[in-house]
Amino acid sequence: MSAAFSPLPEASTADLVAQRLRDAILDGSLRPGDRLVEHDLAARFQVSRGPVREAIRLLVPDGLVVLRRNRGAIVASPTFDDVLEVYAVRMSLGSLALAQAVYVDAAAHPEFGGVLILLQRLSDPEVQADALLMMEADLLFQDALLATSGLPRITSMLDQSARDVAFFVRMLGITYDSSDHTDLIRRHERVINAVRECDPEAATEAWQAHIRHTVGEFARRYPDADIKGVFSHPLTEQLFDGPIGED
Amino acid sequence: MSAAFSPLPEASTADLVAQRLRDAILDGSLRPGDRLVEHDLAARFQVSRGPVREAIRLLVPDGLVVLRRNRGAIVASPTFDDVLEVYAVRMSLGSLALAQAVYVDAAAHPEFGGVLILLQRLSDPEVQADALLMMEADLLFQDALLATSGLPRITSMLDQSARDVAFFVRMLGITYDSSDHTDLIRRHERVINAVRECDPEAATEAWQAHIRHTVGEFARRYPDADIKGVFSHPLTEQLFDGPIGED
DNA sequence: CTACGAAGGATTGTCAACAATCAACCATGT
DNA sequence: ACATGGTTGATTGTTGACAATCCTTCGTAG
Repeated sequence: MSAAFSPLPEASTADLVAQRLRDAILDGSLRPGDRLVEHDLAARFQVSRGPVREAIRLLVPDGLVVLRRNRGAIVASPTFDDVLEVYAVRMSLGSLALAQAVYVDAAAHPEFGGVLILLQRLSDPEVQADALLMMEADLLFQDALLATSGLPRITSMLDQSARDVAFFVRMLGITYDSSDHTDLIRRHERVINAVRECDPEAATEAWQAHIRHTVGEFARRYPDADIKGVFSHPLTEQLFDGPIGED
Repeated sequence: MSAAFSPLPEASTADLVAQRLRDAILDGSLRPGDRLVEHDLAARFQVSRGPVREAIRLLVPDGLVVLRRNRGAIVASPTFDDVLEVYAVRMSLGSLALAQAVYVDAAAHPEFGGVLILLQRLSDPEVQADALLMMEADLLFQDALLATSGLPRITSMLDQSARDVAFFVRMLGITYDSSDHTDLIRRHERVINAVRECDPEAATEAWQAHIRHTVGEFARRYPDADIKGVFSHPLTEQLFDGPIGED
């Protein structure tokens, strides 16, 4: 039973349009606040307004666009508060997933090999050269690891939060350029090893440390001066109850 | 500035249809596995297929219906595993929200009065008489309290999980008939008091105890015999690391 | 009897035209 | 100058019809 016999994606027109729009938003072709006019998009994609309309609505739960009654859709404008909140969710639900992963013996999970492959990808110099590629590979690995928990709902929420992170990072112009890639990998290995050794406390601990580190990196690199105001946000204290940016 | 000047709901046709479908699913008119045929629904609601189609898609992220490509939508069929997972999310994110609520001084929150009113509603004999009404009032109170955290994303996720709970409870035929309503209120008061006294540890502790209790109630009342298999689920141990059904 | 293949009906996917709504603009009066 | 009221162009909301797809049933061959 090879993985070549996958479930056949075969997306609908609306899905295809939604994916195009996603790409356009994420690569900067569409900027926050830009209007999404159904008629214009339909003309561009050479389809009718129906699928375009449906595609736009598909992006709403993803947090990519905001819908205003009778006034069309615009590309969402995330703030740094959103970043903090998403990372808080990620820390919280991720801990849950990892604790569960340990219980179900994730190391014996059929897809655990794939997780290790994704981790190796982070060592690829070609990947490391591109900051965006690196971020995607990183999030992909994290999601794969968390998915070994076998909790479909929580996994999908974590996947969504990863997409949120990717979106925010691009939109806010945050450089996800870790100063030391081997450090990132070391933190990931710490999590994986804890899962392998069936030590839930160590796994969640390592995971939370990783999130704190990542948020700390963001905090240091965030170019906007408003960051001072944002960082008086109480949630920040929860994410930073260790020294900022340290492990 | 009265609350009478609210933001004007004035929902679109699709929203109205979606709400009707939601009600129909939740009150049992539509049962899990039932097909949602666009043409038929359009005829019933006296609208065209467009809004109906849109309404159906609105219910997908809510987890109420499942969409199969080119084969229409059916009402979702949740399992007890889903219940456990949703409660795990609720415990985890709820703790986060409460900790944050304490930091932002929820007791001074402008809407904290509304929370107390919702709590009082649980003492209303008329509400207590109807198990479904009681559950709705209970979840409404919980969400209002958690919303004082001022975290919009996490709050909306918790709202969604509350709707999930309501859906699952009805679908699985779980009786949400607490043997002792004063006990429920006492647990809630414990959470509220901890928030009032700005004690994050006590607040999250009380919250988690409440969730554990609720899951324990479910476990005892769940009529299906498959519960034994489900409760070997590792996640259960996390939700039950106290004595089952006790505080 | 089973496997394969071809109608047929039912249902979703897509489309282009019509109706309703909105923001902007201009005019008018105070 | 400011506020009010009407007009207009642009855009979304809605509709019914057409095309594509799927499931069922029936028929046929092995």
